[in-house]
Amino acid sequence: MVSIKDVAKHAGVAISTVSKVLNHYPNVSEATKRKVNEAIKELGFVPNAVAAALSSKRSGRVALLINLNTQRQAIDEISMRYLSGAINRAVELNLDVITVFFSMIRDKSLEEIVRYLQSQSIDGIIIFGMSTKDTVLHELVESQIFKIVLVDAPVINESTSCVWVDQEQAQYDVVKHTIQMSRYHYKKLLYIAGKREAYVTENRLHGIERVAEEMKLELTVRDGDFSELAARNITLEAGEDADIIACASDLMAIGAMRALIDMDVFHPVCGFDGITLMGYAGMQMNTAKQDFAMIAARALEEVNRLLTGGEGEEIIVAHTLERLQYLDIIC
Amino acid sequence: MVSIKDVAKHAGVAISTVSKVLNHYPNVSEATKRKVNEAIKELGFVPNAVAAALSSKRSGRVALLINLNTQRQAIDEISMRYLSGAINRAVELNLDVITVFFSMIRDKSLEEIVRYLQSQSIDGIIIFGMSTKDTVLHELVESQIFKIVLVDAPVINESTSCVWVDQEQAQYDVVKHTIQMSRYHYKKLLYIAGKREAYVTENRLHGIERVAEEMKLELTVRDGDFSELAARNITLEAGEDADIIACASDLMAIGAMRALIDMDVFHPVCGFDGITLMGYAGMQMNTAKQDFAMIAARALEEVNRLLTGGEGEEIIVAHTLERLQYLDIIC
DNA sequence: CTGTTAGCGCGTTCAG
DNA sequence: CTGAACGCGCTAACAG
Repeated sequence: MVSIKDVAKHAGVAISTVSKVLNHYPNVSEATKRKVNEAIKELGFVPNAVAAALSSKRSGRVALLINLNTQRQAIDEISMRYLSGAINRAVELNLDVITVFFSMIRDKSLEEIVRYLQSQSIDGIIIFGMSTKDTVLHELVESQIFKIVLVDAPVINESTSCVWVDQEQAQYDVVKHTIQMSRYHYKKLLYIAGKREAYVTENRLHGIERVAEEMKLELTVRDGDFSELAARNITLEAGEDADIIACASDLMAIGAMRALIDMDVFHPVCGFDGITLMGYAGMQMNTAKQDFAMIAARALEEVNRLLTGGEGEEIIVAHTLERLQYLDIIC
Repeated sequence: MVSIKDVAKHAGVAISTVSKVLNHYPNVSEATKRKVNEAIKELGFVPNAVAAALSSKRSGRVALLINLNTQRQAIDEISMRYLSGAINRAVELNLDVITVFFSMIRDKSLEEIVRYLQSQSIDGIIIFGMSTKDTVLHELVESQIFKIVLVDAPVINESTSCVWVDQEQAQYDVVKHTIQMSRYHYKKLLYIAGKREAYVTENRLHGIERVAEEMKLELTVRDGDFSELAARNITLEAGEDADIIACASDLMAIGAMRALIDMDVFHPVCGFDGITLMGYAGMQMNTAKQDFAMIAARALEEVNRLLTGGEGEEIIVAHTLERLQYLDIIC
């Protein structure tokens, strides 16, 4: 392995000088900078990230903490898009990422988690889908030991940012749009909400309430728990009585729609997320699409900003309205 | 941060002694070993993986090289299962993993890739879905600079293992099973094959040929390229003439089945992979299911074996036959 | 502006 | 069986 020492020798300068040009220090003359860069190119030198991390105490390593929910199976898609969005941006920002699943740190104390992360020289974390019930994660955020970006959870402090789409507006938009697409005059709206401990749930509820009020709809809210099966059962039980069904996730929307099909009644259904799966389910419905890869990329930029001295802030990203069909997907 | 030095002081021994018990060296007395372990527990010491890697030149870091194919969208599921299977086993084996997408190393020379990996102190690699056309990756394998495990590619050498399911047998099984489930006497079998550059394609073809011969079927092979759309078009064109259609992937099977539905004809279709998506597609068909998470976990064990001195070998894992329905999935 | 020096936290001889 | 000493590749004061 060619090291910084070789480069120094080859360029006829001191080791520290090489280090300085590598890290873009200001006080290096153009001449030596050029000499060093040539040597680097000639030797094909690539700085050893591990050594740099050890030496500088600042690693540029960030952990992607993701809640891989094995119960909601099809949700693989969302996790994967988060991951690929984050990882791709990471190479652009020259950060290292490691992926950690919630399952690995569940049942661990704050101390254990902190030490694990520190043993990995991690100084930034992105947490995807933290809920109000994840108390240890909240402690982690409050401890401010790491720079943290929360996706879909609205907590902020000096070293914590959050990024998410405007859930309230998105939920409002998709329902309103669904209603306006039809000329029929709807009266009863059944809303199948997500898990109560999810931060997004509350926000989406506000969106639903706003649209119901504005359009003079009789609103019924049921807890679907983000579960497809629960949504299905709720629909079997209360779906006939509604004119339109809105769901807090695409998966629940699929469950609801399947139930309607079994009941042989038709009501418009709308979802939330915009997963590709929807196109395969063979059903037409509106959804509020979130660009998961983009959100993750944005989160990475944000953690990078925090790592370079920025303060925590809230970042809202845009959603779009979608209506996917099978042929749209494969073509 | 509590370091090995603190532990040594706390236990009243030398630093190197602590290091020895950490790395399970033989020549440490039980008494001091106990003392040290107590100190470790009391201080909550976790060894710094970065420093250890730097010092020992052996990092225990493995790169997960995955071919995230953005064209075949729904394939997210497969990648995610590979990833989670690998990452979960990694923590058990005390290895660090980093995820690298093919897209990051495409257009790079062997040298550049090697240096990148070395700059990350990586010494083991798992490559998911290398094809015959990935020449740089082949060079990487042949260079034997790293310990490599290939998933779904049958290359072996002293420092390279491969793990995959018996594609030939799986393809044989699923088709045979599909035929035997029905009493109808099939004559014409249309097989929609995968990308020719994929190693699995050839193997699956052998399976198809074997079953065709054995059951006296007239076999037509068309290249579907693992593309849903291509499978759809092939079926639209040649599907009516066949009695049964076998596809080299679930996605293609969905494409074929959708085409049949549009054509308003019915022929049994069978797929390959066993992705959950199938259950949502609202179609009943057999498939050869691969347990991606298990395969990835197995690959990680194998790379660990290689890293600890083992020699390359071939590992065949089992497949199962599945027939998923929507309700099976959500219940 | 450049070079010297002292670590970062740990693994590893090699004396004792 | 134990401990002092050196070095992994690099960064960061501090001198010059």
